[in-house]
Amino acid sequence: MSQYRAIRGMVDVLPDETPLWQMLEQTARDVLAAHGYAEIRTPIVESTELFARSIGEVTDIVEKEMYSFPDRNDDSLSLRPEGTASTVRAAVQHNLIQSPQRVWYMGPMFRYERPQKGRQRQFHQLGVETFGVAGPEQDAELLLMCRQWWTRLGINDVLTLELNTIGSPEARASYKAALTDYLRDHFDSLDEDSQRRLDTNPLRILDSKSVTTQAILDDAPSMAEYLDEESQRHHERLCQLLDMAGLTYTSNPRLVRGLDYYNKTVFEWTTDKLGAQATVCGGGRYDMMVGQFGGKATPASGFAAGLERLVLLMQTLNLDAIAAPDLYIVSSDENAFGQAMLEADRIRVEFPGLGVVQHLGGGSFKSQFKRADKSGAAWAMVFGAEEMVSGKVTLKALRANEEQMTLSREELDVFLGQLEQLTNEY
RNA sequence: GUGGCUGUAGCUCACCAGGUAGAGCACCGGAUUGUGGCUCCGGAGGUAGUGGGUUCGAGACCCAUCAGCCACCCCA
Repeated sequence: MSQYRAIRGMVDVLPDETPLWQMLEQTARDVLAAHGYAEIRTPIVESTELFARSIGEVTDIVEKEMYSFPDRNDDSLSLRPEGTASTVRAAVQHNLIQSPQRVWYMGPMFRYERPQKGRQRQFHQLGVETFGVAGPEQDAELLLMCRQWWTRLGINDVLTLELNTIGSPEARASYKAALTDYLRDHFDSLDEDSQRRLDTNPLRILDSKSVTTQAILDDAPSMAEYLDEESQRHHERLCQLLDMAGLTYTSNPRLVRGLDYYNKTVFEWTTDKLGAQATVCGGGRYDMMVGQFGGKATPASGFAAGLERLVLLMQTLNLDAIAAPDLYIVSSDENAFGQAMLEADRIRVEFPGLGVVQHLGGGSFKSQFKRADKSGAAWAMVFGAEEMVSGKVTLKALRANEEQMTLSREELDVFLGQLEQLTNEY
């Protein structure tokens, strides 16, 4: 047991797992690039007020989950609990919003919560934010893009899209009042958490897990009755676009997102394979936020995906990625090692697509070959006494059942060229 | 923040009215000395999460603490 451990809720991603992470991230970058989205990088620390204003003063995130601290000026700073606020701040600060923008970011977020499966205190999100398009076609594009990512990752089949609209701020306010009135009449029958939320965030009661509370909700006024006409049209058009694209979704009128800034479209991608933390990606529209941040009123829409949860999901589906070199070079003595090093160096220049690992630390051929096998390399390349004399090199297939061969340098280059082409076909 | 379960070698686990620890896998080495994967043999590795307490004696019992897991809560 080592003297130091990682801070609670903050985990090390070990070399075994990083290939899967890199695959996940690279796939995301590919999909985003294919849709014309550009990366934005913002600081991990912002003023506490920025998050409080955007996420909502009475949300759990702001009330008790932020890593906040005074800096040396006594200004209150916080580690970002999510990425939208920072992105909007940057977009306003640098005037990115004068024309439509499509941006994404990927990185760590921090929330002081009790850790459990799929929930950590430092976790990673891929966030996507778009500015300047008010219509539902922007929401549809985001959702289609998600689906492409899921498909490339091989997890599309185990994800469900839940969709709802929460209307305009005004519609929501009057609905909130109606719901609160109704629930107040049933106050004593509500579960404890919901009683508390009645004052703080009544809409959150809608997705309470309490059975009795849900029963009470069955007769509660519904959001749909209070929806403004524009939100309704927006929602209908979005559904139409999704239908057209063959993107199936579940309408969930009780889906309410936990952050205060949403309006109209809200959605979550969920899975039943991850236990209680079922949401893998969530987002929606937040048309008021840019204006609140002092920018010109600009519609906006986006989502955030939890990378740990996606990794977990892929692992439970036995989807994996491995990083193995193409060539593992072994050598018999100091002289051969030197030659091998130069050759490895040359190969990496001339065949940059190949992964070349040279054995370090000496040892018998036997132990070197063991290493070669464990590295997962496709081929072992041998520099021994014989090769030193002949000027050739020996190649042994470690995965395929092929006979070992000894090649001249010219033959070697032809071979490596073919190997490089083969590995690039993936 | 609340509740339940758990904490023994790198990993998965076992033993034991309480008498100072074992297995499998992994790791290292070897099986007539230039070749891995299979098999066989050998080896290294643990102050039993940490700190107290009960006891002649505790990994086993009690308390605290830390961490993990599961659920609530919350959300990605």
